[in-house]
Amino acid sequence: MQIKELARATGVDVETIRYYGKLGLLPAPARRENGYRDYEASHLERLAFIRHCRALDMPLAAVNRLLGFVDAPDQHCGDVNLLVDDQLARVRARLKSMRALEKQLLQLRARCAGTHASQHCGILNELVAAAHGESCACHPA
Amino acid sequence: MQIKELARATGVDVETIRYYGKLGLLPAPARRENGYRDYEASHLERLAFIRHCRALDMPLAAVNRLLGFVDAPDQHCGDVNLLVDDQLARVRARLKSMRALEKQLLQLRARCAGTHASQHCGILNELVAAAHGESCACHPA
DNA sequence: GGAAACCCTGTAGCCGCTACAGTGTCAAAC
DNA sequence: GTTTGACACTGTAGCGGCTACAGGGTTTCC
Repeated sequence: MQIKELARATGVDVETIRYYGKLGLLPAPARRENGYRDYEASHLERLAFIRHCRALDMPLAAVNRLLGFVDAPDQHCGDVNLLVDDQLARVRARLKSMRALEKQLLQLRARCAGTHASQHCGILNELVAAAHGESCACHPA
Repeated sequence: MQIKELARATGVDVETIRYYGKLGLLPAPARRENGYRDYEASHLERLAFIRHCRALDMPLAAVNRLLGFVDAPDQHCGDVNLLVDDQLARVRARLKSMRALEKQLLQLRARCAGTHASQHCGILNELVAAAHGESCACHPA
């Protein structure tokens, strides 16, 4: 299987596949006479696994460790739970800050409706006031 | 004002201040005889402005354009609204995907409670199954 | 035999910092 | 007067996860 076929089959960019190879996430495939990479079904599976983990936004380092467990089926899986818990914690932390951010931006946005000269723009004035340490719509005291 | 004082006054790292200077977000300060940067109150204000925008997670390029409006108070502020709207859209898009992610991770996490050998770990099996294209707890069909 | 589409390697860029290395300056303590 | 420590400077490299080249070779089709 040429790299492009693997790319099409998985929806992963060719360059990204080579990148995973360079990082060692994807084992080095056989090479044809002309030097072209020749992937097997096992590569397709592994790549799909990687992408599924990435869809869950796991860092590649975590994916790599998960792959270690896939490769060593007799090993204890305790760390697998930890990896997922870590990821969950990261996602929740980001959720929290994103929610706060949305609220702040909404309040800021409400400050300016039409278009005026910048000096009368509620948004800019708000941001400048905030820079002076005053309490602002987006970061109330 | 030496760079460290500015850093303390704003809570911004010294290296970050120099970095903003290099990018042109912060105008080049005067230099003392020994070559040390000598910041003014105006720098402090501007830096606080930048950090407030960054707290709203705006990219530095957007912050730079906002600074342009601050510097040109007679200009129309229509683009200010656009910048804030853009940011809001970005934050909402991320919120959406983070919420989906949290759900997926929770469902995945529920698959494995104790510690077993990896080959019987519900999480790993789920991820592998997903890699085969089967419907999975975290990405139901 | 020439164009298009594929393949290769290697390097640089994106973002917003962060962390050095290597050097210079200054103030206070001994 | 010298030593210590904290500060300053420049410049470069690293993080993550790609993405986008440049500069070359190969294969396929007309």
